[in-house]
Amino acid sequence: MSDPVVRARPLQPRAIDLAGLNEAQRRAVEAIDGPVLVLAGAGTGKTRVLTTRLAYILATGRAFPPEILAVTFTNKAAREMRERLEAMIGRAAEGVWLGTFHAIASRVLRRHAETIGLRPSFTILDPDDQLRLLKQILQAENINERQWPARLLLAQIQRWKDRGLGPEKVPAADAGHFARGRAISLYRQYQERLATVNAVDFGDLLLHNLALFTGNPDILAEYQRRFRYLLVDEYQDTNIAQYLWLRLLAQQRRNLCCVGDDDQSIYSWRGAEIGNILRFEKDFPGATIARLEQNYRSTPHILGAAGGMITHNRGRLGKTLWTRASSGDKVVVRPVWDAEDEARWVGDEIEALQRLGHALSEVAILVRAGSQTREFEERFITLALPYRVIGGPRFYERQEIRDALAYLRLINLPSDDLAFERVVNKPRRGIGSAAMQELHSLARDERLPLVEAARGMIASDRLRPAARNALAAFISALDGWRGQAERVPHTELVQIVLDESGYTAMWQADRSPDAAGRLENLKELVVAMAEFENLGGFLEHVGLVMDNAAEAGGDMVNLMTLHSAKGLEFDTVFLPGWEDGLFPNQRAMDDNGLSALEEERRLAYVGLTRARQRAFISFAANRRIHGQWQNTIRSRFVDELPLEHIEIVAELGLQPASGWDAGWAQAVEVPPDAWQPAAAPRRPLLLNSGPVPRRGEEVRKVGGFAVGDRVFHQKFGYGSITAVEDNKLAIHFDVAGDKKIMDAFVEHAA
DNA sequence: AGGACGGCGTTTTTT
DNA sequence: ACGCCGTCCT
Repeated sequence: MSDPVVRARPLQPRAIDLAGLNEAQRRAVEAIDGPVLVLAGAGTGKTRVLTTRLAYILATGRAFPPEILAVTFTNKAAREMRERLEAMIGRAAEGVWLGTFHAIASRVLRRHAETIGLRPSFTILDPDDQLRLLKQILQAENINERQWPARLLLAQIQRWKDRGLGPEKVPAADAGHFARGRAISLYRQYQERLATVNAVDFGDLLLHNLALFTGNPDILAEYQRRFRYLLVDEYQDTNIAQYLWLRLLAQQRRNLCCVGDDDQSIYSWRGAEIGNILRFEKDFPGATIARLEQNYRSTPHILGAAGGMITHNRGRLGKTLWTRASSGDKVVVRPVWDAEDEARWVGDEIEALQRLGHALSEVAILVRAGSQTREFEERFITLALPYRVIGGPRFYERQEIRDALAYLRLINLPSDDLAFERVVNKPRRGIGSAAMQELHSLARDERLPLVEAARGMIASDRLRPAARNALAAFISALDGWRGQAERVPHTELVQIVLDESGYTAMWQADRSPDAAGRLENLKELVVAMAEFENLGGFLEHVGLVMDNAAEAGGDMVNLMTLHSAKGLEFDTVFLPGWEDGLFPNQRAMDDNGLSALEEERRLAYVGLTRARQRAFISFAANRRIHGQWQNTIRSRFVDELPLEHIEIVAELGLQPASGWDAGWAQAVEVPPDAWQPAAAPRRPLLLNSGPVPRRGEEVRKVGGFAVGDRVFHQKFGYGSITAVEDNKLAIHFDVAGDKKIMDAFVEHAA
């Protein structure tokens, strides 16, 4: 990978205007040299500071673009930063090393792959491949996968990698219980297997970087010299490996600027070390600390509620957010009977907002656990309220996409054994486990990639004729595609491959309801590929970018977990399920005690601070957990909300008899029949706007439904009407098959 | 080679 | 209660 040549006359960015920044922001931008920690509270203009700072460094001529390293966690964050940077200084930003930890680490690794025993063409494994590899190792070691599941071992290995520990560095005392202490040796074998197939997993990208730098001082020195300035986003999310990596790179020049918020550290369970940010001043003595506390997002009540709650955490660096915004509504706290009741209430509130002209896309429901979304989905379907669930399986994680990618990988790089294994019998070609075992043993004996071993196998008579012929056909098809890869554009190649391999036909023949969706996704893949020049470029991209395909678009209510809401903001936020056990989550606390409780509290803080105008918190008296009904008590977080910032809107009879302290006794009690959605009565606007029909009525008004009409349903998608009986429709959905649906729940397809 | 059955796990997720 | 995965049986 070549760097952009440093031009003799670099594009000069125009002067950067710092006048629009507040005092603290400006300090964060102007403190260029030496270590800097920017403590950026929620909604305090963090991204703005980051990008302005970067532009400022360039504009003041302190460094050329290729001398700046800016790292983020997600591709989305990197993309946003690049966009804002370009908006600010245009092409003058070209050549900055801006990307995710993993993308940057991968770039470094490809340059020096040989130094640590890899070829530059190494593949990056997806979690599926990792698991498959581990299963093979467990099998070979005669370890019962029932007793010792591979995914447990994988989790353990990942935790070691998060801490920067290769198999040789894991202390024997850390071996744990897995397979009676054999985990370290299994880890070693896993790394060996990866090396032989020239592959790395995500954790390795960082781990190999560390090995590269510590084992080759000259290479480390090159990067230390190159990167004059380092910027890190979301520093509270870094794990130990990332911390060590940054420390190595920054050691020489010490121009490391980390931006983060200890109050928003919610990823300890995947290796993030809140200690990294808490320790910053110790790690980098003499550091400048800039606290961004002026909030530009939320109302004082929302900030007051969130701020009051988070003070219950110990070991914070301590920030108090404030705003110039005027008061707004208090945070609504709502006891409900059960999840169904909760969903009904949320739905009513949203409809009230909708009638007042609020956009649905500005409403979010943030849940602790994915399973909570179901009640809301069901309610919204009944109300015909459009919604989207964010954070489902990502595009490149879908089975059919990974299968297609495996075909492409195999064409691109015949020695990609993992890809070979994935598709050799998909669709079924009669190459079963017996044949594969033979193939594996030949490959191992002869130290050949599976494709080559297969050629030998075809020439021999080690296989049954049927299997041998099937294998021969597969190999010759592969050869054919590889030949075509050089002649036809890659977008065309996929289609040929999917067609000729029988892969498309496999899904076409599939009767299950999601088969049509999978075929759609495959078409989507072709579109995605068109954005790249060639197959190699595309595969490099998907190795690292497991992005969700367009999640935006359409005026819909957003439904997601608190974790995936981090970094987002909405006018209106609903926070359901604030019950002890669910939130704070009992499992988390079982695993991690007090520190888990604090992390749960930070999660609550993240949730509240997503709201610009309105926040609604609810908790149910009863909830079904794993099919069992449980009586629940409200979350302690509810009681930590300062009373002056909340308004309790309870139906009579929903207050638990005990535990209702003095503050709660003041709860506004509204008799059930006088009960109204809280948002509605406060808005006189509604009186002038006249009656607004409900969605169902609108639809009905448009005209009745007739057999043959094309319709759309919120959950089942598009379909055609096969029968009409009063207001009941029989519909054959393209994807979901035949259903009987009330006409109010579908609309005519556009 | 494909379907039926039983057992297990069931917080959060990016790269 | 439910869905997914692996195994076993046909």
